Amino acid sequence: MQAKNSTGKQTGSRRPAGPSFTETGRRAQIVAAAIEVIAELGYHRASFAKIAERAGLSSTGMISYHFDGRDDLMREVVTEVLRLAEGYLRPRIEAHESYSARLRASIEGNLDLFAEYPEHLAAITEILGNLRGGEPGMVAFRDTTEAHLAVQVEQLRKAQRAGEFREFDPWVMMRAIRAAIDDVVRRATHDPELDVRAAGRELADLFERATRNA
Amino acid sequence: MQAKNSTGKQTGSRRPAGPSFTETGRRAQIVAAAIEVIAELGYHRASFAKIAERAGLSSTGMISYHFDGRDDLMREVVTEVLRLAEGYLRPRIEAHESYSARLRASIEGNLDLFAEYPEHLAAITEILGNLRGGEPGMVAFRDTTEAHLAVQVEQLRKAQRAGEFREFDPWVMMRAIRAAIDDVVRRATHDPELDVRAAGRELADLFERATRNA
Amino acid sequence: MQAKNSTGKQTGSRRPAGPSFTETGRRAQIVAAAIEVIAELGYHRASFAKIAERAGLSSTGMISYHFDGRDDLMREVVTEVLRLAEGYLRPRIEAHESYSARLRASIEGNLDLFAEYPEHLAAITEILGNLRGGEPGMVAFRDTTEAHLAVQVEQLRKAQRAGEFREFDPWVMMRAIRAAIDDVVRRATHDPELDVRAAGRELADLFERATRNA
Amino acid sequence: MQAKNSTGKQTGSRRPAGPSFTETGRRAQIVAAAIEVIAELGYHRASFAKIAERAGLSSTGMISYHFDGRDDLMREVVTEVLRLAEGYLRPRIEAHESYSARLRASIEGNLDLFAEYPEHLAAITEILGNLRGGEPGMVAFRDTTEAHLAVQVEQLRKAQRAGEFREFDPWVMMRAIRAAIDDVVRRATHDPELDVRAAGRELADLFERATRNA
DNA sequence: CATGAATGAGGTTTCATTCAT
DNA sequence: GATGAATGAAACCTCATTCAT
Repeated sequence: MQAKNSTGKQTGSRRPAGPSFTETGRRAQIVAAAIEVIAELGYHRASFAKIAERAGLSSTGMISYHFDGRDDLMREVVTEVLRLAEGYLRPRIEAHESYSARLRASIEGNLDLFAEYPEHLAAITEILGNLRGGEPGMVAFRDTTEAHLAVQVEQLRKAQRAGEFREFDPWVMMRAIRAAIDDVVRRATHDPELDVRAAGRELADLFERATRNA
Repeated sequence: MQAKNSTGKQTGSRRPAGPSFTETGRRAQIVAAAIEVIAELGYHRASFAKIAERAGLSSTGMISYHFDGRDDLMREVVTEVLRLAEGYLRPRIEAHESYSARLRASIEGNLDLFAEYPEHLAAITEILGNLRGGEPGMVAFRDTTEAHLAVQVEQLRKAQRAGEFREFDPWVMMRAIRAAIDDVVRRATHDPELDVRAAGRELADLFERATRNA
Repeated sequence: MQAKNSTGKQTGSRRPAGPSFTETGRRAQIVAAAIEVIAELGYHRASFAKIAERAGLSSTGMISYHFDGRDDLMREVVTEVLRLAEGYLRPRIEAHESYSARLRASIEGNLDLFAEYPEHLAAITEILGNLRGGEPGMVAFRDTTEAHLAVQVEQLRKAQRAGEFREFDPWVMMRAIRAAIDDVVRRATHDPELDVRAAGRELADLFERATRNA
Repeated sequence: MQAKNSTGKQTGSRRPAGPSFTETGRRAQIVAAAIEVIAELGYHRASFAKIAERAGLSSTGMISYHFDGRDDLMREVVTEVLRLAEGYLRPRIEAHESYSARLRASIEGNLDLFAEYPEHLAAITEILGNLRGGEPGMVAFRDTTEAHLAVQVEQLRKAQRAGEFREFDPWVMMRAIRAAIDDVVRRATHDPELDVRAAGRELADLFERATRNA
């Protein structure tokens, strides 16, 4: 009835266990508040107190009631944002045939998504950017992120084998793409002037030149 | 002569005012310890207590005595690292004539520098990556960083005017380069397996293709 | 009809008032769970949350509903254990004629009882051992325990008057016996190696020598 | 420079490490306050807040500053009381030759000590009585207590070999003695009427009859 | 300069209780 | 009866800062 985290320590929110994809209202509300606060103040300044206040809760105890600690809440935030991003990006990417068009759709799509949900992307960027190696309970979680990247790396490899992309280290390329996108997100979060869609087009151009075979 | 920290509270170190480039031994020692701790634990976990411990100081009071708060210490850390980086990179870059060779020297040089001073680069990456907009006292500081970038952006522009580089938004390009390098630094800090010099060559290739005119 | 808990605050369970010996199923279930948890974790660590979990209840509210607070639950636990102990020990003691045989039966019986119901005895030992003077609502309760002891003290006195036991302070003797038994219980609870029946025989021998007249 | 507790977790009071037997003034003062509060309220109710208040400190942070957590403070309390008890009891016990006289001196001495330092004995009884198996950091500590007992058990054994004491399980005997003394302490702590010295003489008589060979 | 002590704020977590459904 | 949600207090701990010595 109680969850154990990766250290085996009994932590246990009193909340009845249930599938994480059917969020109760309160949980979803707390996650939403967390996203706002993280986007605004950053990962480390997003305390339970601030999140509770944003969520209209009278005490931080309520968050501990619904989540098995900070890490659990952060996991939920990332899960939520990944769900949103997947739903948004997948159709936009799959609408294209060529690998190069898909790469462009992916880059521009990410920044279009940011333009529509700036706080969601800011939050996930904050969380993943502050994730460290040693934190138990977040390890399996970082693996998830890694797996996401691996899928895209595989796409790059396929494009190379198909002769559409030239030779390069697909991991380095993928990381560079990801880093460039995240950098725009980070910057745009604090600079409303920045035209993220234009930046997206520029980045798409940049990486098209860096990858194409011709 | 007295700074205000991020809380707006008047704090004022009792340290005799003086030019920042004549570091006393203690200050330098604290900055060195801070670099180690930040590299190891990250920006937010690098508390005065941990830094004092690393520096062999028996109390955190010494740090407050020498620095006008956390921000001031962080500024000093960045200043120190920038000084080191400048001395290391400038000759390596200026050894080349063509803009493309200089760009390559810059990228590979950064990662060579990391290979030699991993903690210094890890620390500055941590600090700048966690810099937020609202913090007074860090604003002028962010401007400094921005100015550094601007210099390099100007180089890109010159290369474009010289016809050596093609058309692209030099700011976006420069940020993408910086983000890619920092990403390698971040990752390598927690993964000793990663071959940073190889990654440097890959990134140099990548951005050469993205910038060259031909 | 409503009790006051130790804070003096009016709390009042909504449970229909009734004689305590006709336990509803739920109450008995909660008491049983409490016994397990107290035996395992100790008096103070036995929170409503842990007890509810053990009882298969989804919320601690149920416990507050059935009991007028923690003290009330604890009272019920002790009452339950005393009932069990009485049923187990009385026949074993009354099977003997001589006072010395009865004393031995009492000591050994207690530890036999522990061997059969380790959690029950561990729980009552924990509760009574952590009972403090000041707690209103537990005062009458401590008196009950005291009365139990007084009955046994009276037996010692009778044995003395009958010339079977020698002169000694019967209260001190009775307390020493009780303390020795409880000590074995406490230790055995956390050390499964300990042979409680052997310890029971040793204690019976010890106190026989200490009490007999010859 | 920082201590590690038994779990290897970095806990670290900022206080400079030093030999525990030369207490600084504040540490000793906190220990004294802790003894008072534990004696009065019991182990679990003795919160840092109450101890700080008693010690005239404005915040609990000060206690965390001087001690590596609650366990560390409790360890120090026990160490202090053991030191006091040793100084008080050793000469009184060693003043006697025969084992039986020494046993009597030990029992009566413990209760004389209680009469003079009621809070000290109440505190140690509370702490040791609430010590559980699972608590890391207190394990080595329980071993210390066990070692203390073992020394006394060895004395019992010697007396048996010398023919002065009869046959019995010395561990069971020693525990019964200890339990009886502690019971008097516990009771007397909340009942000022109780004549502990008289109880001491009674217990000494009791265990003399239980141990002597004749 | 340096130290150790002190402070007060803020962090997460657990607790028993209450309440609407 | 039973549940899940909410509350506010209290717990321990860490932090950056200040200050007397």
